Amino acid sequence: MMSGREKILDGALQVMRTRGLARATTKEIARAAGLSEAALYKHFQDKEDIFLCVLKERLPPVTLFNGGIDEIAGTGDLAENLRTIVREIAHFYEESLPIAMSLFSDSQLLAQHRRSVRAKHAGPEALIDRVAGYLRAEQACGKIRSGAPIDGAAAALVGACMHLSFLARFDQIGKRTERDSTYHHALSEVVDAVLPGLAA
Amino acid sequence: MMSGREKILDGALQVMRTRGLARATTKEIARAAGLSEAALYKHFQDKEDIFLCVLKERLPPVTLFNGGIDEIAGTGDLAENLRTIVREIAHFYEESLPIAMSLFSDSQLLAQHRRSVRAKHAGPEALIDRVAGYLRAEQACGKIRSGAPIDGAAAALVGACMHLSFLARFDQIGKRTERDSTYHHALSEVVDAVLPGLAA
DNA sequence: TGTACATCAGTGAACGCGCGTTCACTGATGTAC
DNA sequence: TGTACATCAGTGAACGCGCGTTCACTGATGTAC
Repeated sequence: MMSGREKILDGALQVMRTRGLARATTKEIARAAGLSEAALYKHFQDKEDIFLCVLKERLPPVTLFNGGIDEIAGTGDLAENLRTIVREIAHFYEESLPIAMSLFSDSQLLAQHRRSVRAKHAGPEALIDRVAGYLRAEQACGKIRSGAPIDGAAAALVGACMHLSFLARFDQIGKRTERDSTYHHALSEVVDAVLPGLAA
Repeated sequence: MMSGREKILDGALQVMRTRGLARATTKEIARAAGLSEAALYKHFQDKEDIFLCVLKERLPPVTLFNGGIDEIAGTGDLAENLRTIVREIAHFYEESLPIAMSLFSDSQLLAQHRRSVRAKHAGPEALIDRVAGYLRAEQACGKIRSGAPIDGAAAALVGACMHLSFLARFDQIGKRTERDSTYHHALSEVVDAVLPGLAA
């Protein structure tokens, strides 16, 4: 059986996803959780506390392949690996970007979240760092030439994924349809754009 | 003398920038505009109307170089041109991204804005299209090889600018300091990462 | 020119509603003896 | 085993506050005659 706390976090996440942070009222959250509004305060200090816990415990971690991304280095084809990584990053943003963006509607909540995230020595730049780390590992294997613009390539790959994800959300594309193939094609071409600058 | 309507739009923009969309109440907007709350309703139908008008009339247009970006094609050095363009895109996002992102906190407001923007046959993908258009113009001039991943490169350039802008805002970097040089350096390296895939 | 009226940006005060939060209470479960 | 008490997730109802919005009104400006 699911604990009340879990039900509340799941409910809050669902409301945030469908209605947006601004419409995530205590009433809506309680309804989605199947509990009374008063029950929220048995598990959380206040509404902001609920949001911060959702961000901490329900958003996907920034790990790629459970942190084993560097182990891919040296194996297989560089282009193919990058295509896989890019798909993973896009998937990450599809889940986290809308909520991450909505934090910018409340500077106080954003500041609280930043403090919480920085306390764990984490942050949104971790994704770029991880990709750059992978590229350096491939470089050590001789699959990327020395002097290649590693950081620029990482920023380009991650940034393009974020931007494409942003565009999809702006038009509220939640489901995968024919649009999906053009989406994957766009991601693939981003890899094409960056590869020549890396290749040994 | 500035009209009441202008004062209200400026005030609303200022509050949205400093406190965030969620804290942009009628009271705060009126205070920033130097008018009474009641005065807001002489010029706008309701609060949502104010926001939509701010988005329409106060956010920078997605034009690059006043639309004359294609005229740059064929002149000067491709790398240098791209560095200039990238700086311009980053500047655009610095001004518009925080507000654009905060729209995702209210799915209804986002939908309204999307309708308003689509009615003008505009949208956030226009920036990528414009950069891709420029690259194609350079291609026509022979400075980019045929078959180059134009769309991928455009997505990489624009996406990286957006992402770097996002990172800066996450840490609430509003002012330009030493951070600025690393910021410009990061942008420059994104160009480095994309150039080899384009060069003729 | 003076007078009567229309228009309109603006105000202070009030309105009602929905929000986040608290209160007193219940019922189930665990535990000491 | 039965009894008395503690704990705790949960509820319905109420609370006060701040929000968006409206109201009756004012004062300045324009305009017809």
